[in-house]
Amino acid sequence: MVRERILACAVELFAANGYDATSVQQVVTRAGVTKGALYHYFAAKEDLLFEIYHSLLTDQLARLDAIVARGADPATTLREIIRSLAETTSENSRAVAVFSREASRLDEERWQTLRAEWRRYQDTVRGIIRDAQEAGVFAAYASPEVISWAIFGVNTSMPTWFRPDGPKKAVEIADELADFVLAGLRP
Amino acid sequence: MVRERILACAVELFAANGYDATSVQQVVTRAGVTKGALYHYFAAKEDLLFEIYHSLLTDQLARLDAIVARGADPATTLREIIRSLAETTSENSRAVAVFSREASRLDEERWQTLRAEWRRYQDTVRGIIRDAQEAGVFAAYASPEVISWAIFGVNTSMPTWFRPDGPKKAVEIADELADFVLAGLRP
DNA sequence: GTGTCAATTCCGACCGGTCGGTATGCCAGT
DNA sequence: ACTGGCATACCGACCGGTCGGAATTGACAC
Repeated sequence: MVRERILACAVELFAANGYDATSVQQVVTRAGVTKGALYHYFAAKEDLLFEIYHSLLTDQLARLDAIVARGADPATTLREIIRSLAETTSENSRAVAVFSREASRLDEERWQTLRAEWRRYQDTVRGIIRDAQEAGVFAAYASPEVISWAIFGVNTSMPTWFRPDGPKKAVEIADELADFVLAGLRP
Repeated sequence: MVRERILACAVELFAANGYDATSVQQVVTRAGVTKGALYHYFAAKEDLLFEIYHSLLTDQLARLDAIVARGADPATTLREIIRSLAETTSENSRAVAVFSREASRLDEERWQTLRAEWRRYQDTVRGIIRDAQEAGVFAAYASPEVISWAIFGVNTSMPTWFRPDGPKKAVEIADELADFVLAGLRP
């Protein structure tokens, strides 16, 4: 309970003010505990960042695997992936904002762990696009790398412009993006 | 001369270690001067960030205006804009990385100034897409907002994956992206 | 060419304050 | 009696920024 509250407050503060600009004292004050409690559950401030990233990536990878496991055609699969990204991003917008901004703040070991997870996500998406292109189901105006970066780029930038109370819901944006991407992939 | 050297070193260090994690002392040490010199040219550490952003945005806006002034058809104009973005991003990759990461580190006044410049860039691109969509020259699978974010997203994420010594030059990536985007906009 | 003086450019010691992290111990539950 | 779950008090390091003054430069008179 305390552990979760500390993490939740850390996400909010890191998203609002940045990792370095947020002091451990601010985190524990907002969580209603003291530094003793924080350092009881976490060995270092960096572990807060790591946990935030790790749980986000774990969640996204689980969704991705579930989508791929359904074995639908490439267009449907890609649309589902884009939807899944938009959903997790809109639900965890602060964590995604922290993730895209403070990516290199971790030490080498922790960073490599997360990088491997993120790589798996990338490679899966690219594999789907590449296979479909080679099968002639998708057009190949652009490489899987550039296409995937266009998709990921929209998502990482979402926290800067997406407003949950705005006119468009996350899933609508996702479908717009999917329509556009799939139009660009139509043979 | 000294001023420029300080700025150049600041960009490198901010890109490598982040704004907050970089001390003024590190900047001046790398530049081969002392803190007195830095605070002779800049009123505060924040001004280093502001100058980095401002010169980058000024450059990009000038290129954008030049492209629009040529008055070519929407597809050509959009391709030129994408090329221009990829070029400036690859040439100033560290500055772009800092820009996308430390965007909210400035105080309100300086931030508003830059935000207005960036808004002008966004609105110009969106206007081109919207006008062409309304004229039936571009398809409207997605809104100008989502399409422009796809374009900008690729650029802001470029510093994380683009390697100048890699197999693809920046202009090739730009053309790939332009081909893909224009395919998605074909009526 | 040379001396003069003022402005510009820069030095580096120093300051108040904050930071991440630690040492110690209280206390409720078992 | 012992342990997990915290609070409190504190530390050394370091930070952004200041300040008095030392060099360096440039304009101008002679």
